[in-house]
This record gives sequence, structure tokens and C-alpha cells, in this order.
Amino acid sequence: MSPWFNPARELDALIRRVAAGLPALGPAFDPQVRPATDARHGDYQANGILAAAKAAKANPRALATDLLSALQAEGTLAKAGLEVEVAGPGFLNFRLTPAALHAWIQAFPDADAWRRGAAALHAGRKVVIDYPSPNTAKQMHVGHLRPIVIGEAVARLLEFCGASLTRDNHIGDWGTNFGILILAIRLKGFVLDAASPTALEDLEALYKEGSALTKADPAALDAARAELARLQSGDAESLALWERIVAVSNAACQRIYDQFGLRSDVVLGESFYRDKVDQVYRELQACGLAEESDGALVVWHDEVPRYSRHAETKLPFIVRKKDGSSNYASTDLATVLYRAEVLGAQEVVYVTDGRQQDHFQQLFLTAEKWFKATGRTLPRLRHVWFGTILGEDGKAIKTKSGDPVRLQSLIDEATAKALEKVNEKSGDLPEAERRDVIAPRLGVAALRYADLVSNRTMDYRFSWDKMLAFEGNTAPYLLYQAVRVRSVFRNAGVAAGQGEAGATPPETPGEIALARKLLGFTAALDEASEDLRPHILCTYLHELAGAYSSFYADNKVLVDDPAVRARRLALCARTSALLESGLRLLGIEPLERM
RNA sequence: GAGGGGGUAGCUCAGCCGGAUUAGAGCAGCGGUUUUCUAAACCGCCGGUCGCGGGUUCGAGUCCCGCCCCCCUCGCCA
Repeated sequence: MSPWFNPARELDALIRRVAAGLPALGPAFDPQVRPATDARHGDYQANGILAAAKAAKANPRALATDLLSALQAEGTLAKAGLEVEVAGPGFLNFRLTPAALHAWIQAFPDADAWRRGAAALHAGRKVVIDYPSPNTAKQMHVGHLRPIVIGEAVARLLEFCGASLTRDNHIGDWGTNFGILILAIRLKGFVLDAASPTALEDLEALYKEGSALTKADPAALDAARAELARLQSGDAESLALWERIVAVSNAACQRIYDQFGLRSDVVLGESFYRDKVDQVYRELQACGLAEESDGALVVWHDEVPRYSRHAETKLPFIVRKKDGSSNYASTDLATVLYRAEVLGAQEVVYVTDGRQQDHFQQLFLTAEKWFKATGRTLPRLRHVWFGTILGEDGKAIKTKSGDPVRLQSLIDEATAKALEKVNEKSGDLPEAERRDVIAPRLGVAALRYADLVSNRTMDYRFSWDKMLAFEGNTAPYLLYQAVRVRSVFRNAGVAAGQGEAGATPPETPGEIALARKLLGFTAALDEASEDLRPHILCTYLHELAGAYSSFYADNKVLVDDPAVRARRLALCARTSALLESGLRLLGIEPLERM
């Protein structure tokens, strides 16, 4: 038989199958197969026997022994190279033999093989992912870092695990702020030159002025509303201006995306749905979900106390404002429908910050009832949210003047700091390579990795020193480790993947530990994709790099013994490929040398 | 008030679908390792009443209840 790509999953299925035939366990038995909590216990453990024994009032060790006998009689375990034993109060421990580790390493040598193995997780499922979805007419700032970085990592993870993915950049290009902006442009007689390098900054400044004006002067506020109404009613002149604003804004965003290696499959902003919200209003009212409240069209969810019409603090889902205009609830509902019916989404993933949780809960509840009432099939809707970036002082990050930190200046600073480090440590590399290749990649990688390494629901403290450190769980450390592995092949004079003929199974503790860690990738993928949490992949890669370093410290690769050399070269090749594939999954492009 | 997140080593954080008599990692501190493949590394030591109090269980950092502290959100912005 060919080796199992993901032994934990196969083991789980096998145990269920065998247990189904045992009267004491039966088909409902959940074996609770997990990676072993302690390497001394083997590679995988089944915890479920204890709970089953309790339910059946049976002796757990006896039950475990019965299950073990049945498993051994079945025969698959031995073929898969899994040793099994009853341990402790009634656990089953499974350990892959060196031969099985070796077989896996031979059978799954590169990213393509891993991708094929992982594809079972989503199996062609049609997923639409919504990120980074910025608002237009503003420069990108630090607040856009997380949706870009997390969104891209989650997208790549889904794609790697077999999803048929559509990246939909749902830009905010139709909101209230356009009234203010257009008003300010008209009052100032500003002529928007898309070619001007300061076009976007000028718009931002104008918006600030306009915003101040409307706050100070009710007449100006009315004028801004009138501008918005004019735009939304299709006034040609307003539309032309709006189009130019959006174009300038998108071009600026694209310059940032390019530096992050981001691309979108479709860009369907809020404006795209402007002729699709009427259907939403109609249908929601027709099926009795939406009603008028204070002049607005709202949806209550009485079964959820917080969104109930009886709540102390009313929090209805406002789908149409009292002035008749749409808001993001309206367009988001229209967007769900479009994604389901036109894009064929079976699942929609929204990557936004955690402050929008109420909105998405209400959106999902509303969509669920609306789709049900109209006989449609609702895609699975998931809100993948994240916490805030804090400054070194522990408060939301800002510049000294209180303005948001521009994303471009973060990239520039990261690149400059990375260049400093590289100049200091690798002055022998060509200057152009340091400046044009290594520094920008290292800088952006540091920025990204710091954003991914902690659980996304946590706030995190922004620290240049930590993200750019070459020690610890950081991008520089991982990139450096990846580069070290590559150097082995330079010295050996062979390409990764070559020189493996005659390789024997891992033998030394360092080889075995590294081989087991390589297989651990499948479990890490499982866990990371379950809740779409990239930090699990970060933790794994850091552990892999550590296992490699330990291996490398006391297992010389380029030795004379051909079998030893071959198997160590194979381990290096897999480590190299896996570190680099893992980094790419996170959106980080590895380096050849640094 | 309601809801969400957080409270684990000096610092930054994993672990939280309950699991195996010693709760992990990184950083910081201390001490080692190199005539040998990138030492930007590796190895070891030091360091924790897992916010507090109850409860469930063979077993709780992990589940339940109560309480305390910090952050975020709460009617027409997204």
C-alpha cells in the first residue's frame, strides 16, 4: 500500500471501522485520535477509550486491549508501519517505524505532493474569500495590514487544501464619505489629476476639510448629503468624478498590494451592488423579515436578546437608512446573494477586524432567514476576525500627531531596518542583491510574520526589534534557516531532491526527530485550516526549523557513507521544500541566500 | 447593562474538541559547544499558586457557576 498522507485521519477512520465491530464500542465510538502530546508516547494517541469505558462501565485498559487485538487482527496497522500499544489508564499509542517515516518521505517529496495530499480537506469546494476590502479615497494605513496579511495567508491555506477559491476584493467605494469628498472638491474647485503623485494625499486632505466643515456647519452637511444623493441617483458629472477618485485610489492600493504579492480574482466593490439592493429590500419585506423603524428599514432577531426589538439598547440590523440610501448591511446582503447565485459559492469567508462581529452576526442571521424563506441554499458563512495592532505603549498604534501610520511608511521602515541588518551581517553579498532583493523581502516578511505568529483573535504589540530579530519565532530566523538548508546542496554540488538513491530509513535521534516533525505538517495543516488560524502554521514551521537545527548540529550531511549521505540529503531536501512551502503559504517569499 | 476578546515564567506568547505523577516555546539572565556542511546556530541551567473562589470528573490551564481586572463593540460609518 502507498503511505498515508495524513496518518491521524486514516487512523481515526480505521479505528472507527474496527471499533464498530466490537460490541463494547460500536459505530458511535469516537477514538479521539490526536498527535501525541509527548513524543515519548509515540506519534499519535487515541484518547477515546477512557470516555467509552466510563459510559459502558467497563475497565478501560481491558477495553483498550480488546481494541488493540482487533486492530492487529485487521492487519492494516502493520502494513502502514504503525506500532501500537496500550498505555497509562487506557490510551492507545501509535508510533511510526523508521521504515514508515522513510516511506512517507519518499512518497511525499515536494509541495505538489503535499498539495495533492491536502486537497482532500476541501476537495474542490467553491469558496469566496473577501479581503482586504479597503475603503477608497484614503491612503492605506496600518489598519490595512492585518486584512492584507491574514487574508492572504488564509486564502493560500484554503487553496492549498483543495478549495476552488475566488478572491473578491469588496472595496468600500459607495459610502457616505463620497458626499463629503465631492462637496469639498467642488467648493475648492480642485481639479483631480490622476497622474499626480500626490493625488491621493490631496483627496485625503480635502476629505478632512470637508469633514470638518460638515461638522461645523449644518448647511454644509445638507450639501454633502445632496452630493451623495446626486451621485447615487446617477448624475453623470458626479459619476465621472467618482470614477476618477476610485481609479486614483485603486492605483494606490495596487502599489501596496504589489509589495505584498496580493492579487484579486474579482474586484466587486459596494458600488457594484447599487442596482441590486432594491431586490433585497423587496424580498426582505415580502417575507416579513424587514420592517420600518424610525423611518429606516430594519431587521430584528428577537431570538437573540442583543438583537431583539425588546433589548434595552436597541441594535437592529439597519438595511436601509431613513433617507432611503443603502448602507453596508444592504450591500453585504446583496453581495451574499450574488456570491451564492452567480459565483456559486458554497462558502464565504470574510476577513475583517473583530469590531465588526455584531455586524456579521446580524448579517449571517438575516441571510439565513432570508435564504430559507426564499427557498435558496445559503453558503457557509464565516467571519475570520482579528484583533488590533497596539503600539509599544499598549494602545492602538498611531503616529505622534495622532494620524494613522501609513502602510507605505511601515514597509519603507521595515525595508530600511532589514537592509541595516543585512549590511552588518552579510556585507560580502553583492550590494544590489542586499538592497533590491534581500532587504525588501526580509522587511516585508518580518512585518507579515509578526502579524501572523500570534493567534489572530489577539491584539498584539508592534515591535520592530522583535519582528526583525534573528532569534526566536520570527521571519528572519525562519528565512535564515531555510537559507542554511539550501547551502548544504550548494556544498554538495547537487540539487535538492538529488543524491537520494540508496537512502536508508532514519536512524539517529536527530534524523528520527526531524523525520517525525516533517510528517507533523499534515496535523498542522489540519489544525490551521479548521479555524483558519495561520499561527498554527507559524508554530509548526518554527518547530521544524528547530528540529532541523538540532539535526544539523550533530548529523553531518556530507559524509562518505553513501547510504547515510543519501538519507540525510533527503531529509535536508524535504526540510528545505517544507520550510519554503510553509513560508509561501503564509505569503512570505523565501530567499536563496542572505 | 449586553456581547466579544484577553488575564499562563521578568517580558512576548503557545497550549484551552479535558488526558498520561516534571504546564511548553521564544526573548531576557547564567553556563557550555566551533581546526568540520552559513555560530544569524546548537546544548544545558534558571524561572510559573495557569486572575480569584467554588463545582463536575478516574483526570481540569482546558468544561460549568460566581467574582475581579484590562481591551473592543452597542440605531442609520465600514
